[in-house]
Amino acid sequence: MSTPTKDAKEAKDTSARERILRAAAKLLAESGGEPVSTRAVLAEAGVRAPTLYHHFGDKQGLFDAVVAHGFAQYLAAKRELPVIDDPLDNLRQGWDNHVEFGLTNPAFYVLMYGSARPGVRPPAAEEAYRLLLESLERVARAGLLRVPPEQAARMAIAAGVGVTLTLITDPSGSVDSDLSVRTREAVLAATTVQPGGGTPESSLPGLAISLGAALSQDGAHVLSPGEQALLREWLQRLES
Amino acid sequence: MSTPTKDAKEAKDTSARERILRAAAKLLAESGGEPVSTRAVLAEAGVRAPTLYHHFGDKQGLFDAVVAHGFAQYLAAKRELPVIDDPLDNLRQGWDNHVEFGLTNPAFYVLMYGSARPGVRPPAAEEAYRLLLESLERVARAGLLRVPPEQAARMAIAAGVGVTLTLITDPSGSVDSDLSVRTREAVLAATTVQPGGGTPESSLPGLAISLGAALSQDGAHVLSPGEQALLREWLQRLES
DNA sequence: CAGATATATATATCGGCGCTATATACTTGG
DNA sequence: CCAAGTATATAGCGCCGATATATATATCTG
Repeated sequence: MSTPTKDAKEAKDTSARERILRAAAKLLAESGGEPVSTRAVLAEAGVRAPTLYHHFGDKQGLFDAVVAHGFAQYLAAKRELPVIDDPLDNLRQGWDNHVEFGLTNPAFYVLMYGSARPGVRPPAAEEAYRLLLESLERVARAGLLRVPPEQAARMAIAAGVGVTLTLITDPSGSVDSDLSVRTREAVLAATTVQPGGGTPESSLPGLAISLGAALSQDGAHVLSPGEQALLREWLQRLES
Repeated sequence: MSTPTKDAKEAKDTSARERILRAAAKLLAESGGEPVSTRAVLAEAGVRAPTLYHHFGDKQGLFDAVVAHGFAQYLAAKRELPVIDDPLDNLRQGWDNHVEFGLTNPAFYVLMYGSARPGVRPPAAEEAYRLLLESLERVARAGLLRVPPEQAARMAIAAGVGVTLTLITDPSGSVDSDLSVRTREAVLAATTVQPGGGTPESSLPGLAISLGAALSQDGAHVLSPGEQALLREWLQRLES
């Protein structure tokens, strides 16, 4: 009937497909990494098995759709952000967004990148790769890339995935949150030409990292231990 | 038929525990990433369910044991290799071994690093981390490390895991096999002092000057005015 | 050696899982 | 109004991880 006022079943006005998606996303987010059963999703969505398999084919198809949905939202939010002119800072922002997305949605993220069946990658991961490639081509057009964009993209994806999975697996590493920043800068140093010509790093974070490294290597006898400790704290703040 | 001529049950002379381990390892290697059921392992090992659960507790315990076993073999083989004097080349060899192990035993590897339940890591992964830390401490003793060993270890593990998972997931990337080498060198460049890499700009005074300049350009809003003033004083002292 | 104790394995089964064959309601174009 | 296509429900299959119970085997002790 065209009269949609059927509140007997609570939320019948939303389509079954969408209710299933939402239920799966909710349970996935709450699961804390444990697998989520189709039956739990069915109960949460108030629907029977054939409905799920009619709309999504199988369990993998359902979770692919969930991941794609969440990832699309993440991309949409990302597009809201102010555009950064400097293509390198643009890359940095992309990296940080990627890692933050993984830490905010660990279950999604592990589905996308962790449980690696050989040869198969979720469409959402392909989309992420494509976007990174675009950013890198902009860097290349600015003459700041020193390897082919595909090569830089693969390296950035590999390192970013590794960092994010490591941070998900070992939350204690989140305290050492500059694991992400340090690895990011290492990848940038290896694939891009940093502004300032021959100088390896001239961005503020890069310089902070380099100076901290030089401090570790060279005793810096002109600063007292207390001064060094405070200096390191500030440098760490400048690294992001 | 009381004569214990081995023909009847084929391999009754090996312990049930070992037969289960071998069966699980075999099926896991042949599975191509698909999950392996305990029942298949039981059939392959010629044993009933309670035997498995008596020896390994549960399915996860079994596969933990399998991974630990395979990893121990890998470590044993590694120790057979000639020791490399140069601590940096030693690190390189460790990285390459790690990646090769992952590509040779993708199912093992994904169990160890891929399916990341938050907060839990297989003992084999801990062992790998410990070994890397030892190598890095040797590098530090040679004065070639410019970050704390734990920091370098986390970064190397994260990048190495990311590279290996990427290569497992996308075999086409194996053709571009220097993804591993490039990332390896990027990590080394960021964490170690490369021979001949001491460009004048990366000296401590040079970095102090550059950072002071960058501080003037970029507002550095993460530091209060007082902190900035004190930082400038220290940088000036470091410039000599 | 006899019994006691601990270890190892088997029988039988439970409840949950992913998935589907079949049947029924709901929508829609003619 | 009917026929055809779409969406959902009933019921159940076959596999899974795990276990309660019972039995066999090894080990220890007196």
